[in-house]
Amino acid sequence: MEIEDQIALLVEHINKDVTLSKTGIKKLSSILQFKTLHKKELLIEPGSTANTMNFIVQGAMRSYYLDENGQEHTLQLGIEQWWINDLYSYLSGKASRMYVQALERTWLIQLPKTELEELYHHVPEVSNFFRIKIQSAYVALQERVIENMSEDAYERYNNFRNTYKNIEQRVPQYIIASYLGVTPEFLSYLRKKHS
Amino acid sequence: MEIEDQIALLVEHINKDVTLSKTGIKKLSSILQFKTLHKKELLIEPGSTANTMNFIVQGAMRSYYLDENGQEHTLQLGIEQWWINDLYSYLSGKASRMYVQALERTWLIQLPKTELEELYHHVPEVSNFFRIKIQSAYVALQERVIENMSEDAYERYNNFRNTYKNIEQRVPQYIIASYLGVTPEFLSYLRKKHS
DNA sequence: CGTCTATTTGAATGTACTCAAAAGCGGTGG
DNA sequence: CCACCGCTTTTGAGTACATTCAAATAGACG
Repeated sequence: MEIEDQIALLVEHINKDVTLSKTGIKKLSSILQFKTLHKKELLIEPGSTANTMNFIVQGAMRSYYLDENGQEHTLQLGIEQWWINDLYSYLSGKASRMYVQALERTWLIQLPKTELEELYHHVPEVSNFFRIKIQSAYVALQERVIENMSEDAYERYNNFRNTYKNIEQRVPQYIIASYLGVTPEFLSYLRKKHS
Repeated sequence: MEIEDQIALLVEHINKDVTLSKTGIKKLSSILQFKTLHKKELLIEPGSTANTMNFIVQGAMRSYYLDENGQEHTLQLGIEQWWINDLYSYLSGKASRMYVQALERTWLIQLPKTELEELYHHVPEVSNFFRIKIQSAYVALQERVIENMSEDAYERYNNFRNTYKNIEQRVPQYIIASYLGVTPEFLSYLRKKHS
């Protein structure tokens, strides 16, 4: 895909929450970086530090955590027009304990932290935009804590299908299970039972 | 407790993360409000909007959510020198869906959002302080999502005792159960089993 | 002391996990 | 183009973790 078209997608996405001026778009464009990941490639892994914001132009990604028993726990999934990151590492500047991985061949637009924070001073709409995004990340996490406590696995699965409408078909079922916090066997059982 | 002593506690607390100047402290002091809550009194309830940051000077509080089945799910607990809020409502300005309640007679220092955001411009250390606090709130939530997925109830109970060291004795056990996401009966059973 | 609320106990049940094996599916090389 | 390989999903039996409901006991507070 042409760079121009990729930028247009990002701008359109940002304009859903704030209003960028012509010069704002220009300044924003000047800090963008473009990256392609092949299937299964890692963007972030334990020990590395997240120093960009990452917008998915095309493809699918996830962030996940590996527990002491070697089990994967998927925290976030994303496709076109979603942001993906380890926000903890990005915000704190500390090393990540998570993996962020491409599930398909994926095209990203990256916004390096240093340049982005500099840009905030000149284009406050961008600053507002990310404040809003970080707030919704917080809210989404809180929803998830509540969901995990008040709903059983099948209800959570339905919520998932709602929140991640178009993503379900593109992601292996064992990853969905690891997002829901159940075993792949049990998710398979649930799907059969309710079909 | 004297107002002066209360302010001193708050300043000491903030100075753990940033360094306040003399004039910074003065400006901060000028926006503070003081509130007392009796046991079981609600600071925030569904429909209301959180428009202050709340520092616990003395006492104990919790935030909780009521699900469709009428079950309580405790999201946060706090005692002296902790902050308590519905951050979702505070940050978004939208109506809360949660309760924030005093578990004992409690003395709060409140920082009204409007004045606080104005203060950010004049005392950037305060702005930094809250950025750090909101980041740790995000991190704590993320930890909790991971914990809920990768640990059984007894492990979560031990984590709880660690994180909330001095709080355990002051809070009824059914509230701890509602924080862990188990029934009071099952928590009672676990405690006996491992004693 | 009595009342109200919180905690414990126990039996029956349900939800989810483990382990093992079979079936399905997609990509690759011959 | 088909056969095979590796990975994902399904199936099933046995088990463990956690809930529900009911009742007994313990604690707190006026």
